[in-house]
Amino acid sequence: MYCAKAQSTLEIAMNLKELSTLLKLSQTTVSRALNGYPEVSEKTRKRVQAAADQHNYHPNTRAQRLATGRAMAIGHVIPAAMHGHLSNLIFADFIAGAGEIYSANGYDMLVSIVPDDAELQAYRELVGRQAIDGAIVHGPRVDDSRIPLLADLSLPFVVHGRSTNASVPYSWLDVNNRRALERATGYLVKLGHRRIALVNGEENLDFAIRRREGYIAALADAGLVVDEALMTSGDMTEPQGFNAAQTMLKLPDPPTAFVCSSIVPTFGLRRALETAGLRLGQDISIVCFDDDIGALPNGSPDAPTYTATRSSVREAGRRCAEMLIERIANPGQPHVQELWEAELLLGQSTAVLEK
Amino acid sequence: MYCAKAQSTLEIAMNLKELSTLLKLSQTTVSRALNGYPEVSEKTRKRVQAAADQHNYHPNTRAQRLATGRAMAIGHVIPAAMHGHLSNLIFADFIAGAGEIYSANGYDMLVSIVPDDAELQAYRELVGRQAIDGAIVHGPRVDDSRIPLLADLSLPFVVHGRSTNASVPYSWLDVNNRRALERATGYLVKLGHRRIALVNGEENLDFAIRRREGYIAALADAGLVVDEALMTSGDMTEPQGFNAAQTMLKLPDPPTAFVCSSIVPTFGLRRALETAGLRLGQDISIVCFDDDIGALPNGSPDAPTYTATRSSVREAGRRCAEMLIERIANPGQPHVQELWEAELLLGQSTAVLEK
DNA sequence: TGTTGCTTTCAAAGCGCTTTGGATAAAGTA
DNA sequence: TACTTTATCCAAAGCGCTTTGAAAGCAACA
Repeated sequence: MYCAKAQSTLEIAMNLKELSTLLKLSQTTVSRALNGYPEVSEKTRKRVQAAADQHNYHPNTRAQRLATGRAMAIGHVIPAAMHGHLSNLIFADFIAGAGEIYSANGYDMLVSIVPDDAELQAYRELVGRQAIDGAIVHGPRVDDSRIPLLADLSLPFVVHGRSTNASVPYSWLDVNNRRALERATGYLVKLGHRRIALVNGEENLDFAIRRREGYIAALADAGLVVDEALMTSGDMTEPQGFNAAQTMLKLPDPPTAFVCSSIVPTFGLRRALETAGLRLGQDISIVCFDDDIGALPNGSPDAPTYTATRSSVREAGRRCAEMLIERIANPGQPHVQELWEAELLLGQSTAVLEK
Repeated sequence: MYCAKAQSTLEIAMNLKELSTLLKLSQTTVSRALNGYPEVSEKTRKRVQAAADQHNYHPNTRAQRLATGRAMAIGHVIPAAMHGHLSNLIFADFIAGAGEIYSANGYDMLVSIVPDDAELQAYRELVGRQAIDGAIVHGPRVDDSRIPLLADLSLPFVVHGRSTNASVPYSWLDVNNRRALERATGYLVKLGHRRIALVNGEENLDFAIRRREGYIAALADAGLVVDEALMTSGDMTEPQGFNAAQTMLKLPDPPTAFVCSSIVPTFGLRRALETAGLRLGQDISIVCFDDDIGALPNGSPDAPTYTATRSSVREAGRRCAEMLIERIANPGQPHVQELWEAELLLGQSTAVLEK
C-alpha cells in the first residue's frame, strides 16, 4: 500500500496481528521475540524489534494483562478527608518516590480518592475487579482495619508505618518515631530545658502515639514530670502550631522549648513566638520532625533553619515500592519489616537555656 | 457442593461464566442485567443483581476494558523533578479534587512518575499501549511541547493553566493570574506603598509570567517604575522567600511591601522580617497568592493570617476532571476554556504605609 | 538413507468480558 | 387456527494478547 504522506507520528495503533503479517511471522514468534524468550533466533529478534520500533508498536496493555492474568498495577487508596491535613504533603512526596520504582519495573500506579467511609469497600472493589496486584497502606492507625481486610483478601501489601495491635503479621517500613522524639526531647533536656512542650499529630495515628511515648520516655529519663498542659495534638497545620504556642505561652509556668511533629506547625510556632516578642533559638528552642519534603526544605541543605530529626519520606516511598514488588513476586516469603532511624540535625532553633 | 465453613469473606474471584451457570442464565443476560440494558426483565435483573451482590461479583476490569475498547483511566504524567518544588503540594490537592470526580464516574487515575527527559515519551507509551483515555497536563510552560504532542496523538486532554504561544487549540482551566497579581499589587499601592517587591515562581512556567505581567501592569498604572532589583523568581520554597527578603531589605532603598507567589515562600519572608527586626503588618506588608491547599491553611477560615488572592486548586482539579470526562465522551465538541477569578482576602499582613 | 536431537516457527486455545444476530416463548391480532 | 408482535433470552464471535503442544527445518550421527 502506498502512503503519500504521514499524517502523524503514529499510524492508528498497530497490533500484533498486523505486525506479524507484515513480518511474515506468526503472532507467537513476534510476541516471543519482543518478550525476550529464548526460543527465537537472535536474527529474527532483531528484525522484529526493528519493525516494532519503526511502527511504534506497543502491546495493548489491556489484552496483555488479560492474557497474563496480572494487573501490573499498584493501588493507593486515599480517603478524601486525608487531604486537608499534613498527610497529603507527605503523600505527594511518598508517591513520587514509589512512582519512580513502579515505572522502572513496569508497574502502573493507580490512585483512588474515595469518600472517608468507603475506604474498605474501595479495596474490596479493586481486588474484586482485579485491577491491582498489590497496595500500599498510608497513615496506619492503631488496630487499623485495613490490615486484616487486605490479609483476608490475600492482596500483597506494605504498610508505610505500623499499626499497634494488628491481629495479623504484615510487611511494613517505619521510622523509629519513638526513638526520634526521645532523642529530640533528650537533646533539649541536655540544653537545660525543663519545661518542654509537645505539639503532636492526631493521636489516633499510630506514629503520633509512638512519638508521644518517646517524648514521655525522655522526660521520665530526666526525672521530669509530664504535664498534660504541655501536650497537644492536632492536624499538623500552621494554625495548630500557632494556637498551641499562644495557649501554652500564657501558662503560669510556660515552656522554654517545643518538640514539634512536623515542619508545618513549626512555622506556626515561630509566628506565635514572634507575636509574643520571643526570639527563637535564644529565648525559646524548637526541635521538629522533618519529613524532608522536597517542597518544604528545612533551610539550605548545609544550614538547617530548625534543629530536627529527619527521615526522607520520598526515600521511604522508594523502599516500600521495592518491598511490595518483591512481595508480589514471592508471596510466600516471610514478611519484611524495616525500622529506620531518623538523623538528628542541628539547626538554629535551639540554644542552651539561659537562667 | 457443600462448604463446611467460609474461609474468607470472598471466595476466589467469581466470574461471569460461573455466575451465569449458577443463575441458569446465559452470560449475555447476566452481563446485560448488570449493565442496565433494557432487554432484560426487571424480575431477572433483580435476581441477577442479588446473586452478584451475594457472591461479591465484580466484572474483571481487564476483560471488560479489552472488550469495550476503553481504558477507563485518566493519565497524570509527572516529571520526577517537579517534585521538589511547590508544584507537588499543588499536585496533591489537585489530584484529590480530580480523583473524587474520577471515582464518581468510574474512571481510574493513573499517575506516572517519570524521569524529566522522558515526559513526552511517557505520553507516547501510555497512548501506544492504550492505557488511558485522556490526560491532564500540569504546570504548563510557555510554548509547551506536550500540547502539540497530545493533539497529534489525538488523546483528549485538559491543561491546568495555559500555555502562551500554543500552536493548536486546546481545553484549559486557568486562574486569572495576571488580574490576581494586578489586584494584589494595586491594593498595596492604594495603601501608600511605592517600593513593592515581587517574589515569583520560576518564570519558565506560564502562570509566573502572567503574574509578573499583572504586577508590572499595576505598577505602571500607578506611575511607578519597575525596579529589577525588586523582582525575583525561584522554586517557591521557604528559603526562596527568606533569601529574597534578606537581599532586598539590604538595598539602599528597600521595599516596604512584598507580593509573593505562594504561601510557602511567604513563611520565609516572615522569617527574614523577624530576623531583621521588622514587624509584618506594620513596618512591612505582604500579599500572597493562596492556592487554598488543605494542608497549608492561611490562618483560620474567618481570620486570614495573610492578605491574599485565593483560588482553590482542589476545586480546579474537580473542574478539570469534569471537563476531561466530558471531552472524552464528546471528542468533537469545541474546546472549553475557563478563566477563574481569584478572590482578594484581607488578612493581617497588610497596613497603610506609615511615613 | 533413515534416525535423532536441536533450533525455529506456528496454529489454536484460552483470558473474561461485550455485543451481534438470532431463537424461543408469550401474548396479541385477524 | 395461523400470523405478527413483543418481551426474553441465548450461542457464538470477537477484543489483542500469551502460551501450549506440535510441526517443520536442519545438522549430525549411525
